[in-house]
Amino acid sequence: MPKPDGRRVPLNRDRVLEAGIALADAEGIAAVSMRRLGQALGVKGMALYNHVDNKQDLLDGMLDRIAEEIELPEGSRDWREGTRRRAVSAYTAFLRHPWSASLWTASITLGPARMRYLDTALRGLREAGFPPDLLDRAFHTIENHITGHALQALDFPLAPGEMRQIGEDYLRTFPAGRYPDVAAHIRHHLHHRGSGGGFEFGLDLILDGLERMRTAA
Amino acid sequence: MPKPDGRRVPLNRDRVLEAGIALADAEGIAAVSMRRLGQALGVKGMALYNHVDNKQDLLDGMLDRIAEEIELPEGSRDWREGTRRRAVSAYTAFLRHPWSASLWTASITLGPARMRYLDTALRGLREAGFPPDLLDRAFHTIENHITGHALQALDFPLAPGEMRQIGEDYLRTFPAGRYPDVAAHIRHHLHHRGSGGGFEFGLDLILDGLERMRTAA
DNA sequence: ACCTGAACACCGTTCAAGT
DNA sequence: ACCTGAACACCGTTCAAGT
Repeated sequence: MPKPDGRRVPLNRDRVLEAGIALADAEGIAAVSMRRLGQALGVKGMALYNHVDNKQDLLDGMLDRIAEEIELPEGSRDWREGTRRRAVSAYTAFLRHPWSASLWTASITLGPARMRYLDTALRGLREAGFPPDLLDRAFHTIENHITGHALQALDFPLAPGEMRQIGEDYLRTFPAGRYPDVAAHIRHHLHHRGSGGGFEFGLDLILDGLERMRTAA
Repeated sequence: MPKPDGRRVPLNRDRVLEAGIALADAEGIAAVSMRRLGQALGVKGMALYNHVDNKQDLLDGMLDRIAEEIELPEGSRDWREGTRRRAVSAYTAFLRHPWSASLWTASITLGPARMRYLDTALRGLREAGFPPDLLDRAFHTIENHITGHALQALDFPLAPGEMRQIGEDYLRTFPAGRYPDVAAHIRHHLHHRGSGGGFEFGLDLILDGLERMRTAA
C-alpha cells in the first residue's frame, strides 16, 4: 500500500487483524497463512511477526474483534430478554464470519472483548438470582447451544439455490431404502429451507426451562 | 511389523484407521500426518495412499469408527429414555476421543456408522409421534447440545490435579477487579470439579421441553 | 499388489541482514 | 523501527520406479 510519495504506510496490528478477518471471510480460514496474509497486505509473511506474536496470537486477535461485534445488553430488568438478545447477537456474528465458531470453542486464551462478553453474561444470570450451581450449568448450556448451532448451520455453507440443486442430485443416488429417515430429513431440509428459527426454537426451550428452575430455587 | 520370517504383514484400511485413532488419542489430532502415521505403522507416509484416498478419507474413516462405539437403543417404548441413552453414549464416546467432536461437526460425507446413527435417532423421534417440523428442530437441538458440550468439556483437557494448580496460578494474575464474575466462575470450576453432570442437566432440560411440546402437538 | 524416493507446492518460525 | 532472504523442519500429494 504505497503512499503518494512512494513510501509505504507502515503496518500495524489493527490492519493485520482486519486483513485476516477479510481474508478468512472471503476464502475460508484455511487461506489464512502467514505468507498469504502478508501477500494480501503487500508484504512478505515474515513481516507480520512484527505485529503479532505468532499465528495463534493472530487468530486470537481476529476472534476478539468478532467478540466486539456481539451486542451486550446491560441492566435489563428481565434476565431472559437480555440473555436472549446476547445469544442471538453472538449467533448472528458467528454466521457472518463462518470460520469463527470453531475457533471460538477451541481457543484457550481470551482477549478483552471475550472477557467482557463472559463477565456480562455471567453477571446477568447472577443478578437474576441464579444460585452458583444452577448459574454455572445454565451458562454452559446456553453457550453450548450458541456455538453448537452455529457450527451446525455452517456445515451447509451453500447458497439457497445451489443448495437445492446439490441436495436433489445427492438424493438421487442416496440409499433411501437403507436410511429412510435420513432421506426424509434431507427432503425436509430441501423443502423447508429458510423457515429457519431452529436456533431460537432451542434457545427458548432452554431459557424457559431455566426460568422454571430459577423460580423453583 | 515384520513377521517371524522377516517379511511384512501387509497393511490394510482397518489397521490404518486403528493406528490413526490410537495416534490421535495419544498425541492429539495435530500429530496425525500421513508421514507420522506411516512411521507409526513402520512404513513411509506415501504407502498409506494404497489404503485411503487421501487425508480427508482417513479422518472420515476414523470418525466412522468412533460412531460405531455409540450405543443405539432401539425399540424402546419411551423415546425420552432411548434418546437420552444415545445422547449420553455419544457424549462419552467424544470424551474418550478428545479430537473427535470437532471433526464430527466439520465433516461433510458420512460413513455407514454415522448414517445408521442418524437414521435410528430420527426414527426414534418420528415413531414417538413428533410431527416433521418439530422433529427437525428437536433433532438439531439435541445434536447441538451433544457436540457443543463435548467441545466445551475438551477445552480444559487437564488432569484434575494439574487443573487445580494451573487454575490457581492463573487466578493469581487474573484481573479479578475488572472481570469479577469471570473470576468467580473460574473459582467455582476449581472447587466444584468432578461434580460434573452439566451435560445431563442441559439434556434433561431439553428433553423435558420437547416432551411438553410433543404432547401439545 | 504394495511400497519407496524424489519431487512439487505449500506450511510456521527464526534470525541475520538490509533500509 | 520495520521489512526481507535464506534457512529449517515440517505438510499433502503425485508418480515413476522398484520388489
